[in-house]
Amino acid sequence: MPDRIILLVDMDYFFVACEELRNPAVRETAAIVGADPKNGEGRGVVSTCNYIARKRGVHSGMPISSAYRIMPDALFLPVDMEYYERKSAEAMGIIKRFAEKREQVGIDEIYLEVQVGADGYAGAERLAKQIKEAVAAGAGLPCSVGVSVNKMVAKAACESAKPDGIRVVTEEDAREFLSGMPVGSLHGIGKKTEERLKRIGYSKVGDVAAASKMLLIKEFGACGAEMHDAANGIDRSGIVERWKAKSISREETFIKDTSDPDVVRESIIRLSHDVHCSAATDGVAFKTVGIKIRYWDFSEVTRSISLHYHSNEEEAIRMSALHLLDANMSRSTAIRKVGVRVSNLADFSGQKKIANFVRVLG
DNA sequence: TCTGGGGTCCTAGGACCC
DNA sequence: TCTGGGGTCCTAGGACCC
Repeated sequence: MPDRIILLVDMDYFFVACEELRNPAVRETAAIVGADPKNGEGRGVVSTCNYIARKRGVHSGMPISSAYRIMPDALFLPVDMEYYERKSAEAMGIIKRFAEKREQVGIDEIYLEVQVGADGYAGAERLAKQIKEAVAAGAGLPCSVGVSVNKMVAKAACESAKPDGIRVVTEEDAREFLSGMPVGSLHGIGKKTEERLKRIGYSKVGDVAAASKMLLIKEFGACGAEMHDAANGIDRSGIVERWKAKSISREETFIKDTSDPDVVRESIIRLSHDVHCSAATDGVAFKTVGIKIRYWDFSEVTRSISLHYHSNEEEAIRMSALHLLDANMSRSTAIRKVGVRVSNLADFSGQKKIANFVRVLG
């Protein structure tokens, strides 16, 4: 019996659940939160949809135009991030009262590490019930909870509990629990890796668990070792309580692909401004400025440049980003999206202005 | 089917310094 | 004239996650 147990609390269909709160009619119909479908011409994707839409094959990440083709009559709602962030803060505030060690991941997930007494998993399961009830009563939102020895298994347990459920997987049961799942359901194994694993004959988590660790390391490097551990229910990563951003970025997809330098430059200037606002709010200075260009065919380039010193000035972002754009934009290739990012961040905690800190490109 | 936005981590080569 | 090893930083790209 472990002395510590991990709970993963994951909000169910979070964005749509928030929309239901302010408009109960949403509950009765197929609802999709995401980009504007524009009668099937819209760019962008589905952020979240409710279970009525999921039954018809709509899912997160699906092109909004495809969702529209499947269900033109569904209720399409725009993403109202500020509202969801408020609801998230409410729910997370309630959940955090149940444990001292916790790690929030994104807007709708949080890991808790709890000390349990002699009643072990039974105690953790009772706690999970209390959490669900408190979140439902206090924030009006449904969630699911996975309970296990580590984050990775708790995550898989939570997935299998959805929606509105609790699933406990003990240390002894972890391997068995995971073994029948497709390899792609392991955290960290995406489409590409799943394909590669399939090609060498591993399609179930159990296949990877039984494979030679050396072979996986040879094939996938450091990921191979992690993959083998994960498949065997082992995850040594702990709860990371205080999390600091390592980069800040903003991106914009154009309504129509463009090769007009003015349009692209204006966008870069706007994005530079937004990135600067965000950095200023967080009280961080940056040393590296980068841009991303996605062309019409989805090919992408990233370019970055490091300043000699950390800076907190908008001008440093704008000048660097425009410089990188000018050096890399070809007038003949249509651009779909551009982005601006700062990284190599350092705290400057707001007390002093970083004057004379910058000297950007001549 | 036709693909958003905001992040993280890993790899790998090259520059540069001691 | 030929040839070390280690450490750190920079840059670019890829995979992945929510």
